[in-house]
Amino acid sequence: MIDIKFLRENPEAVRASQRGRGEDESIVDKVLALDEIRRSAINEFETLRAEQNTLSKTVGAANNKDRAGLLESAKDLAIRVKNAFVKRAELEEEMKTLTLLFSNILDPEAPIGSEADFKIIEHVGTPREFTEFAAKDHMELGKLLGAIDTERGAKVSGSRSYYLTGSGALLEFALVNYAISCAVKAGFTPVIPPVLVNPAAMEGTGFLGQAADNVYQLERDEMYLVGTSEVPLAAFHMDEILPVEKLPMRYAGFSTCFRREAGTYGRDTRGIIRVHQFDKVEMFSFCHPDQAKEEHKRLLQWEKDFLNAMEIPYRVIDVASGDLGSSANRKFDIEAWIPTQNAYREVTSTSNCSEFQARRLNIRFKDAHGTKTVATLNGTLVAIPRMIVAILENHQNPDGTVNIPKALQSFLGSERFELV
RNA sequence: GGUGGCGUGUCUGAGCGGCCAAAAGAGCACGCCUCGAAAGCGUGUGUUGGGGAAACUCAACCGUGGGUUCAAAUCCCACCGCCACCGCCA
Repeated sequence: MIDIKFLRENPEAVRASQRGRGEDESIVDKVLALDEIRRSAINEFETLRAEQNTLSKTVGAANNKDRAGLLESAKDLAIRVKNAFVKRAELEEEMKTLTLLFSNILDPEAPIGSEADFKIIEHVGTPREFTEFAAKDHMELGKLLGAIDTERGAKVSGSRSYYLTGSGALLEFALVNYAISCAVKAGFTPVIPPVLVNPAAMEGTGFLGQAADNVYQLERDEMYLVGTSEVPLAAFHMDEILPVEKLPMRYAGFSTCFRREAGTYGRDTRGIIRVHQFDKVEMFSFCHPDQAKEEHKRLLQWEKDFLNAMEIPYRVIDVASGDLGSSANRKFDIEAWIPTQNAYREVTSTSNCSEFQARRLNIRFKDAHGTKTVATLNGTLVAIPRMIVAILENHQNPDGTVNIPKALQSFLGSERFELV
């Protein structure tokens, strides 16, 4: 959704953004034209309504003798008011439909282009060379350690399903505990949110637009399973006015995430890189729009801190405009080195949604200049399966055992995962 | 799942067709009083959108959406939510 006032005042900026995203530029003019008509319809309705309010009072105060004549014209006016009301409602509706088509206005610094046109911001750490022995992939290691069971996962729940068992399950708990302890230290409020949400929450966060295919829907109950705790965290303050002195308000949500992964049949079929269900610790921040850019950098830094603590080589990319999703005006992904794929693969991601999401969810703050929309940002602290993949593959030994990163050792009470 | 009750401003709570943006109290802000404070007294105190330099003014909003009416917080219908009791389950 776009802010009409902003569009009226900055049509060129909006056009440029649409162009950068490869989206329809002509809707800018459509909206502007419709806005004119809409505004005059509002005006007409309000004028008639004012007339009616006055007349109604007159009718109420009139004695029986005058009343009959007054009622005649009042009835006539009521019909005109009704018509104006309907017309206005239709135009408002049409306007809303149109404004919802807009994606967030791009950050001018975001690279323009499609998925492949990302910009690499930095590399951290050096990918390990496997010269002494051939690296095993996480599936093989998961079997040797009794950590991951995809065969039984498939038996019970179909493809892209898995069990974490033994050291795999323990590793998840350790990762979550470590992540939450970091988040709490950084001032986040830890949250365990609902993963079952209503249409308003889903729609408000922007997941029923172009991402709708990826969402599990429970039709019988008109509910959705969230693909990320970003949804319930963003909707937490839906329809609220936040105290400006408390911004930024930061939450760290732990939840299960559900993804249909429709249309990805050929991709990442082996292992647990792409699965229908996983757990994740997500950072979410409500902040002043003027601080959103700095907040975005902070979220990225916390993500990097986590990867550093896991002792995994990675790179940070500035995601290109065509791959941003409709809510983000800029997005940084962290990609961990995955030895057996000889590639960097996305493990965490942080988006600046500026006021886009908050506008739909009606989340505002009040300061001396009035009531304004807050900015929202989100970032992954840790998505369990992909982090497990990265840890197993990067820290493996020739015999299939896996060294545990120092940061997790106290949570696991051990320095390495042994074979079963 | 059944029955009954209820959703009003920051909060408590009145209003149950027109004079209601909505009594009263609490809270909050400012002022008086005081050496200072409390108490007391006085004044003010919703949101959104439009017009205006401003004083101000117009419209909308009493859970949400429809309906009846010249006129709806108030009547009718549907939905959502909350509370209580019963049943069922853990």
